[in-house]
Amino acid sequence: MKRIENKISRQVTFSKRRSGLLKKTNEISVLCDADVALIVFSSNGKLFEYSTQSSMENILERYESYSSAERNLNTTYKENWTLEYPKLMARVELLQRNIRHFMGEDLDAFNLREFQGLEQQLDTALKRVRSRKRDMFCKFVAHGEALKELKQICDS
Amino acid sequence: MKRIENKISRQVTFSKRRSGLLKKTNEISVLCDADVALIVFSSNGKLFEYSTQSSMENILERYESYSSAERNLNTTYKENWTLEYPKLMARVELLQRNIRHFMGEDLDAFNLREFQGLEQQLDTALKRVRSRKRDMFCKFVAHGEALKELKQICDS
DNA sequence: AACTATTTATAAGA
DNA sequence: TTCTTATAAATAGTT
Repeated sequence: MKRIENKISRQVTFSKRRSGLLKKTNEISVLCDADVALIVFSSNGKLFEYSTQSSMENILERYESYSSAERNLNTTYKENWTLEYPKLMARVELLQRNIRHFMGEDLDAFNLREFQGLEQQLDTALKRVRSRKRDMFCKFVAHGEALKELKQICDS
Repeated sequence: MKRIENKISRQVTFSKRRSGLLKKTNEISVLCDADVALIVFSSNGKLFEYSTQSSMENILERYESYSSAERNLNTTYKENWTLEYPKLMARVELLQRNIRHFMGEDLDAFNLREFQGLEQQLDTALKRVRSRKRDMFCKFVAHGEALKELKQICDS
């Protein structure tokens, strides 16, 4: 599959598929009770957007809060240096807020959906940590090492 | 068209339609040379996202600049902030490392004790979040509000 | 996850 | 852009 080279048919296809995509987006949100945001820029640079009952703003905000932690991690050192001071400051505050949420604090402004999302993130993390701990355990046991440390953990 | 009440078939439909939607999203972007961003939160609060070659950040940024004219920030702050800048950078990196740990990532250097500590922190946080979520339910019930939302959470 | 009957999307032409 | 229609694709229901 590749770009339609003929400009006219590309525009026609875009128009048709855009309405199809919007329809599908609406359907999944209604049938499956999902929150969806769709942003489309045509090759001419025109913006089309769709979002479910929660406004676009809400969904993007939710997206930020859900994934900002992950996205912040992908920002390289070099990129950070190019940020201007207030932006860096804002990043620090965002990261701090993220951490408070990960600690189960500062949740007053959360709605049910946000609680649900955070719960799932924490649950996933906890499973990972427990799995890693178990791995380390087994490795130690296999080598007959660190028995003291092992004992401490078992006691606690 | 309305919400599928049966939880199982709602999840199955969600899964099927989600992949269909992603496919369509990808197709329109390739065929018609469009920039598309799709954000989906399932009713259980899980995030799915898709974006074309331009990253999600790029598209959201482009969206922001389209939808809000307030792009003008003060540029008069550029006075002697360079002194504090490295400190702030160090802080950002520390916070990022913390967040990775909270997400159950970047744990290679952890020893058993550190695993134990993190596990406990996550466990505490998870309990808090679940408790807060429960509180919010009860408040809704007391007010006879948001029954639909309540029901979907109870289902999941 | 796989099958299939049915519905739906869409490309091409007008 | 909208309409038509033949064909291709998506999906609901089922196993």
